[in-house]
Amino acid sequence: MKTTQNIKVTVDAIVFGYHKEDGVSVLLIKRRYIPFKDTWAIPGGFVLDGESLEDAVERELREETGIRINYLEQLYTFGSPTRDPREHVLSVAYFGLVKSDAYRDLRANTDALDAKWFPIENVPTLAFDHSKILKIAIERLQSKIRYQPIGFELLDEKFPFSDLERLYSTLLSRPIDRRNFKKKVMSLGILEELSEKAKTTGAGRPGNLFKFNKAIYKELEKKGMHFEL
Amino acid sequence: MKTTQNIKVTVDAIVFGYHKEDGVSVLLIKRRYIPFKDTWAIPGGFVLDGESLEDAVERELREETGIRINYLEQLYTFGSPTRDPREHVLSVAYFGLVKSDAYRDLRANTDALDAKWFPIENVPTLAFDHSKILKIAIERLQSKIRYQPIGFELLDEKFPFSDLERLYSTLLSRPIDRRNFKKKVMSLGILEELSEKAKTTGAGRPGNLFKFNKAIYKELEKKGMHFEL
DNA sequence: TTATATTTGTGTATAAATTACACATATTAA
DNA sequence: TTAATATGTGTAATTTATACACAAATATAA
Repeated sequence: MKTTQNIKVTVDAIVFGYHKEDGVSVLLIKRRYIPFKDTWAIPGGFVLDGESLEDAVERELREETGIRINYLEQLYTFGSPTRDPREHVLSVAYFGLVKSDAYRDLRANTDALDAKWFPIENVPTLAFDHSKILKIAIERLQSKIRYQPIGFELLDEKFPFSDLERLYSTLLSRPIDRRNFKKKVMSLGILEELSEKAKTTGAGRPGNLFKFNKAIYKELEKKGMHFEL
Repeated sequence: MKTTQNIKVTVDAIVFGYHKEDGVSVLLIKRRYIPFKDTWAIPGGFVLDGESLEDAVERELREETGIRINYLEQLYTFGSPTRDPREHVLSVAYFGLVKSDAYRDLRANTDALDAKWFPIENVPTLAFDHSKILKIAIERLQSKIRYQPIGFELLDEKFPFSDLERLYSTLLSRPIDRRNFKKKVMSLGILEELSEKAKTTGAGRPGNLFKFNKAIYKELEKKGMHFEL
């Protein structure tokens, strides 16, 4: 092949987690090398020759943060030739979600690593064009949660209904009518109500636990069902 | 930078056009070099050092097809290391639309070039993973036309209402109730009804011409309006 | 020139979906 | 034991979506 092209390819992963108290957070790492040494950044790195993009994302996340990712999709490719001050570096950005328990694990041993969760309303200035990438990722999360059942990927396997309600109300930043929301979600037929009750945390009546049934969702989707909240 | 990465970056453009009789068509070129010499393929090529992805797309389209593109957005990035038989080549695919008059121009001097429109129900086997890319692009078109006003980018500047109706009914492959569809579209408030009438082509009552008002759409969008058809 | 075929233009009644709204129940904390 | 807090539940009013048929304007054929 006659081209003498010299463009480097990287992947970056915007990973979101959710916690009742912290709200939606994004996983960032502190850079160890120049440029932008000691600045917070989205985890990622160079793709290896012969490596797929998804493999590269998972490898980099493992190396830099140790997180177990639960959902991954491609977000957007950033190709401006000046986005890296050194040379022409293209970044294929991915969008990932982790379940609540994986979120808590990393939250526990903060300080130990240079990987840390930041609530999305409170993110420091980021390296490269990462603030822009994060903004696009947040918009994607906010819009996609309305027409794809990805919200469940942020909760625990079993969750009280109020967790789901709080997640939606937080992400869409508007109040939600409990009765109407539950009616709508349950009418989709993709949530199982378990007989267990949530362990109480503080005052208030404990709620029943629910579980997202992905198999049923896939079935209904094939039959043309349209998820929308 | 210490990496010795050797991955090449290309862009590909899936360009759709629309014509009352042909339906939705995609622009393909016949390859002049190996591999896949003389096979139909999606237009595209290598990004130059220091060139942005959008510039690369527009340059390649100009060089290979001469088409004037009307709407362009990034579709997806294909990074499987085996998608090109020679080496690791990543492709950032874009999705483009041309207005009906540009469609007709190219349609007129077919045979002259090795660029040609193919109705999407009747596309030959394509080079590389281009059939897969095209499939994804068609799905994007079909879904996006429902929640973004991109259908107008495929029609002429001024169009009779029936053109819009036919476009939607074709793309969604289901019949549309004329009265209800018109009621819904007009209620969005983004279409101007002109005093002109369409030139008749064959029998039938000539319809009034309409025009999509993008400025008003942008205004309404800012105020939180939600396009959906 | 007249009749026929073709396409556009229009409104109303019915059904379905969305919204607004308040009080009883189960638990913890005081 | 009482107060505070969170969950669980149904109905009426409003809005939105759907189903449906005939008159008007043109081209074409008789």
